[in-house]
Amino acid sequence: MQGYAVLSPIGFDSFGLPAENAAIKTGIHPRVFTDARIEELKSSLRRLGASYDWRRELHSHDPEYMKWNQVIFQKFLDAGLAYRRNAPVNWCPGCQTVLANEQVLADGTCERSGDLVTRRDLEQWFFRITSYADEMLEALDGLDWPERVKVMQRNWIGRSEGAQFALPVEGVEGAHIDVFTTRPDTAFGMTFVVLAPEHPLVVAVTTDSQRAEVEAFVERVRGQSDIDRQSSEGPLDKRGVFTGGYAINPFNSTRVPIYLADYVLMTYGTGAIMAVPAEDQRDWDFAAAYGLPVVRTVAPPAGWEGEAYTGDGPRINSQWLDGITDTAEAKQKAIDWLVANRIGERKVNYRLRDWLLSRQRYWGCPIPVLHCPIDGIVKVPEDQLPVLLPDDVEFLPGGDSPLRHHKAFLETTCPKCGGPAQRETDTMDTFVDSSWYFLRFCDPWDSTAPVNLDAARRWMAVDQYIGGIEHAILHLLYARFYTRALADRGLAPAEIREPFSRLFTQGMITMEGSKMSKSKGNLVSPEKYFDTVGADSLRLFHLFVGPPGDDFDWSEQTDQMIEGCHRFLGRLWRMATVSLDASRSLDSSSLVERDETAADAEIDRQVHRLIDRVCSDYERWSYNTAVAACMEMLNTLYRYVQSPERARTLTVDFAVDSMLKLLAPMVPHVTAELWERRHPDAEPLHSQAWPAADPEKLKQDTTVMVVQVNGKVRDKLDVATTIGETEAVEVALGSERVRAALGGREPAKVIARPPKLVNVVV
RNA sequence: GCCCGGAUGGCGGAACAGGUAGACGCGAAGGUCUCAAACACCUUUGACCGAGAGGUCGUGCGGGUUCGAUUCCCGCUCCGGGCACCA
Repeated sequence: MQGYAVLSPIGFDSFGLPAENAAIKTGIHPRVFTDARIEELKSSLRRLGASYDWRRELHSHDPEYMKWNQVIFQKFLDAGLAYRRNAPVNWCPGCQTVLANEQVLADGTCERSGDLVTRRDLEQWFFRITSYADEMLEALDGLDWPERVKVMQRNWIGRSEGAQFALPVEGVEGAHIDVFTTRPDTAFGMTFVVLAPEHPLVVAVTTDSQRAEVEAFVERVRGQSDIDRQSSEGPLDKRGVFTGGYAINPFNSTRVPIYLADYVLMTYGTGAIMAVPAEDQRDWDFAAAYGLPVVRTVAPPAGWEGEAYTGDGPRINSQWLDGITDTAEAKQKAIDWLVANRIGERKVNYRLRDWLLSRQRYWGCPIPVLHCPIDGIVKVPEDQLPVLLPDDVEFLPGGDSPLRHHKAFLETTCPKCGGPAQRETDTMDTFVDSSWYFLRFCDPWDSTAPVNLDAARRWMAVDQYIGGIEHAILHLLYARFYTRALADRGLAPAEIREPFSRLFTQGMITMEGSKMSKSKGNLVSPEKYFDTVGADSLRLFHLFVGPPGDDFDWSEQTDQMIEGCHRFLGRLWRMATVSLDASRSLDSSSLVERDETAADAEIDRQVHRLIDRVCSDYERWSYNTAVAACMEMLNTLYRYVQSPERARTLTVDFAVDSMLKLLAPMVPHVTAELWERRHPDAEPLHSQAWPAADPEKLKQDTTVMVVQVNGKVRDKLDVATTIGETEAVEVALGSERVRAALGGREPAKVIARPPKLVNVVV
């Protein structure tokens, strides 16, 4: 209605575990199950009147989409962005598959099934998302996204700057321990070193007398869940062990004992840390538990009663750093020294790990490679893509992927050597499917490339993206990675680095505080409302119930609120048809042809104010107040039409037609129907120009001025909007009520903010 | 522990720049229409005191700034979310 070309696409992220779990339970093939559910959903969306461009509809389980998914994977493989390695990974026993780090909640459970995730060493596929860590971190600043989402992404990427350097191991020729630290300036205070239990040097540094103890410790840690390992609970003296070995601190050539501790992670940094108890609280605690010495290298301020001190202060016990107070300067000097002596270097570390994308499940997009005993990992030739999922599969109760037992799928020939080879049976994480769909939407018909560059240049980036806060890290991080990775491979426009310019995180409708889901049985079907009060009443309710960013809990009262929305639409209908059909409360005899009276002009001005208000409410996502404003206008119109003076036809017509246009995006069916009845020969409502308020009519001649005495409202007076300060004070002091409130006292001070307010202070 | 967000009538919420707290809707109460009901329409509805006019209190709690604070500042409580041995 405002003349913009808006692309509002729709698609279905149709791979994933729910369909496969249903297959295991009922024996219905996931494709059959999925297609049926999509049809149901589409039917609801259509009845709801959602205005999508259905021509562009995508399904991620569609062979065409799978093909491009696989083509992209292979391009990433060529570029080294996709790789396979053995790594300790998150295994969800409930889902019978591995998970990405992003899919494990803070409490160590699976974000999907809620099962406790365990660690396994497995050969898995990864995307090198870490190679974009820095760019993705820096680009966050330029995004018009909610700050909390940006904060979450920053935390997740977790950049930390420091140094990495090597410590020779005493008595082991050539062996050295690499450590990463953010505080190289405190290295003179290192009194011990801690390795992760999985560290490759553990065996080498362990002395014979400590071997039994170390082995027992390593064994125990291996059996521990990640939650136990990463929780700060438990006595520290049970969480580490002395190896018997020593390393040399290169800064001052001091011998430092080498310990193991369960909380040192092999997956972060180098898997080894230098411990400086004086300037790190964790190291302090560990030192206290094992009776290790503490050497302060930063003098704490006078009166310091704490333990580790991490602030600024003059360096002590640090030879050539002594006396430097500024931490940044000391760090720089320490790093310079490391570099000059070829011991270490400046280093940036990230919390972000590479994205583990392989899944040991059936209902996903197959990873298009095969394993040849001679040629190793070989891509399935592009002309053979997509690799499809076989249909004749049996779903095993345990959830083991049927692909692993499907001979015809499994057995293939190597395109390189012609010998027998095995197909990869892992499928892709469904987050892969949703990481580039927005680029495909620009031209889903292109049969030559996953993304049509011209179309993508025309539409991308997405001006306004809407999604739930649950995607703050998962989907939104992956999509940002994919957009860059595709752009850098020439598969998407090179200049588009960010997929979503603006982000709005909408709230959820919950029931008894939890997300609605079929498995919980707390779904509310829209169908029953379509059949009774109609789609528009339900739509209006959604907009009216509260700010779109807030959650709303569905309760017994909700039906009554929907009824209220339905009532409003009934009132609108009767008002809009008053000259066409008589109703019980309104009829055409209430309308008269006449010259404009003052009352008519006031209604007219109110309509202009309504237009102004609704426009700005739309702009600021305040749909609930836009609806409220329309309700208020309609109430006013009822009083106007029912008044003894009756109503002027032209005035009512302008008011009603304006309201129909303002409400057209919210309640499209009823407004379009009413428009057609009122204007059978005109263009349809949704082709009409959006209403504009006349600035002249927004001007008010008079306004209500509040008069306060000592900050309390004592009177409200009608005054000219142009009233000056002296006149406002004069009028205020002349008020009967104000004089009564003053009770003869003399005003000590009068604050005038004409024309809105005068405050008399005594 | 750290970092965000929030707390307003019986309920969902409004107050967009420090200036009328409670728009709009739900619920509730009363009325008109009707044989009756439903529908519709009208009125009232933050609490307390008062017959009424009117008054006092009131935006999680305690302070502060200001002529004036739901709004700004300080200190808490509770709720929700994120991060949490990341070296």
